[in-house]
Amino acid sequence: MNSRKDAHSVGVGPVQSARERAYTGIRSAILKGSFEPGAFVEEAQACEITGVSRSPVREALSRLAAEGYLEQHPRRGAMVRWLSPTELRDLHEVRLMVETHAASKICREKRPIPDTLLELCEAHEATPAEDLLGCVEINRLFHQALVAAAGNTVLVQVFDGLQAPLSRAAMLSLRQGVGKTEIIEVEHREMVAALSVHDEERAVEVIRRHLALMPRLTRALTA
Amino acid sequence: MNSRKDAHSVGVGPVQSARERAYTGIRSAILKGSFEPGAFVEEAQACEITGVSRSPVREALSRLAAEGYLEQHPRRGAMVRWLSPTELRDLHEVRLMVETHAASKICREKRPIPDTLLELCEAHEATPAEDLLGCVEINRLFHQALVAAAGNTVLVQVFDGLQAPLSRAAMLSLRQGVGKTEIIEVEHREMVAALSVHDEERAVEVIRRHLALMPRLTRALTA
DNA sequence: CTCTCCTCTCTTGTATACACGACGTAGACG
DNA sequence: CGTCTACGTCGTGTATACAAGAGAGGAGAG
Repeated sequence: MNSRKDAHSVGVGPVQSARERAYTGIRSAILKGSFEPGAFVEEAQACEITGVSRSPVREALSRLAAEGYLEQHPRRGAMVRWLSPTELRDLHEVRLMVETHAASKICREKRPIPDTLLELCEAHEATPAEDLLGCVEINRLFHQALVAAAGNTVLVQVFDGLQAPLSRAAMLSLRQGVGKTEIIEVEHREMVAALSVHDEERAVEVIRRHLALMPRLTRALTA
Repeated sequence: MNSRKDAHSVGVGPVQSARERAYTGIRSAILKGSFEPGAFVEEAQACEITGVSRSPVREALSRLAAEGYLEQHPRRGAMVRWLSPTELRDLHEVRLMVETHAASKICREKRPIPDTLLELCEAHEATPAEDLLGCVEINRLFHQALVAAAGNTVLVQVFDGLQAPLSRAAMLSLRQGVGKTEIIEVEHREMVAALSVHDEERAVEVIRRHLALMPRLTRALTA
């Protein structure tokens, strides 16, 4: 009758689908740097890593290609994409455009600032500087929440689309030991302050200054 | 049944892969309105339409979902997405942001205006007003070329990502017989003129005015 | 007569087998 | 000795077979 017991015995986990396992497995392998940029991720190889068959693996590869991690060549396979300096610059430019637009909109439309932003500032403060991965994740969530506060779902989607390649760049730069995450938290608070009083000019200026740091962090790795 | 040889005998036929046939087939079916928004595109059904097996069909469905045509529900299938009035408004807002940014950049960086833009204006003029589909396509190409002229590949990608849902809206509104494509061509020429002399303020103003028309065209269909 | 539960069928999710094309290598010829 | 060609192997592209969950419909009980 109740054949659901197996699912419970495994744990709380909702019996992750094979597709999801393949996606997260391959994705983390790429992020960890298991594959050199320019290398081909072979399907059989991905099957071994993730422990599922080729069907879900292929779907995961397609999805990763759509998200900008891979580049699919017909009859050749899926290649780990390079991030050229040009593309990185373009990414940052678009990101700046998106966040600037979000901040302007929030101020102009007198939108309320979600508590999440302040909470993330505090979380950032509470996180030890050594935990670079944690800092990066909090940083990501902060900017995502900022964009979301503008109340435009499409804008958030665009922003999320930028995150995939940018997160790769962040991971790579982290492994090279680029530090200085203290300034970030200070500037985040400054942004919240400006947004809270709906001071458009100042908010945009802070964001400009804040995001101007980023290209320097990720420049080294593309050279 | 041996359609591969046929493809060769046709000559120009680029021996379309099954995946591509599935993608274009399903996509055009959606665009033609063969599926009601909210309806599920069943895989077997899609197989019959496109004449390929479920493997490429599934990949095509995933891709269409990534592009915003469909919404995949686990264990349920792929549903043709609704375009809510809110989402349509958000789409237009982001689109305006992208094109405004492109125009500003072109002017500020004194970028050359590609000949394509003027050629497309002439092509638009040459196209009879009855050929709404042709006009829409030329319009799309014009705006794409405009964004591309800014020289930021990521920005172009974002713009293309917006096109999928917007083109659906355009198709739907066309079938409802919303006309008036003459104004478009005039304003396009105005935009080219402003961009040619790198008059940022005027270019942005024209784009604002031009794109302000669009939400009205597509509003009716969501009500 | 209605509500609930069970079962049956239909659809998706996953695995695997087969086919075709591409690249690398080895052998032969100039 | 170099180059061109032909064959073999490997990897993706496609098709299909199998498994499992979800929804609809019918039967039984209240």
